[in-house]
Amino acid sequence: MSRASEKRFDRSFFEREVTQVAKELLGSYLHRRLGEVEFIGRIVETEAYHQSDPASHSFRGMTERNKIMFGEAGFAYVYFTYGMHYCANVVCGFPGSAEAILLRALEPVKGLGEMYERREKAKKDTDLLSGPGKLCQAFAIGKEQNGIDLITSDELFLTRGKLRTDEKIKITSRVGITVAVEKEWRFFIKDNPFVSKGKPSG
DNA sequence: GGGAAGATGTTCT
DNA sequence: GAACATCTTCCCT
Repeated sequence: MSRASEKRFDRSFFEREVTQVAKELLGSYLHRRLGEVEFIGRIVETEAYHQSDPASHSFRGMTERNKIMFGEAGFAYVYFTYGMHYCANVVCGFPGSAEAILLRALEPVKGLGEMYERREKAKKDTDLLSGPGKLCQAFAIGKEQNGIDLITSDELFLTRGKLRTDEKIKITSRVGITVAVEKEWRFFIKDNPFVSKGKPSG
């Protein structure tokens, strides 16, 4: 615990409509502490998931895997997919509502050297965090981090940040899903080079 | 530079 | 046994 509760979010920030939170999360910072090392990334791309949404893990009800989503807002929901990738989510809404925001891409801010060590494949800064699986690898986020409270933890937490005046929010349909593709619940910063290349950004 | 397909393990039906 | 909120590699232009 260092520096006076700096710019952490209140839990109530996440106890709102998930699409609204997903949009306002753009420009904020994700911090990861691994012993001496600290990673910081600026959130540039998010996706909202809702219980009434067939593309969401919570759509079919609570299971052992997704029970974090049904809990209190502000917690991290980390899951494993495609046999080799983790994805990091932030739980939203009130307990029982099962809403979450998938962090799709970050802009590297601090700890770039360590990120390159963890991601040997990365050649450019834009390769480090431009995708949900990538950012988890670079930040060393895995199932150990599932269920961390992002409001109070010093290991993994969020702080407030703002968009620059020249940055615009772009809204499109989501990436990598096969149902409910018509819902436009993906939010990212327009023209930011660190956004993942899921779809044309129009 | 861009599109297509393979890799790989956990979870749910 | 099938599906999966993905990344990387390979091959083509």
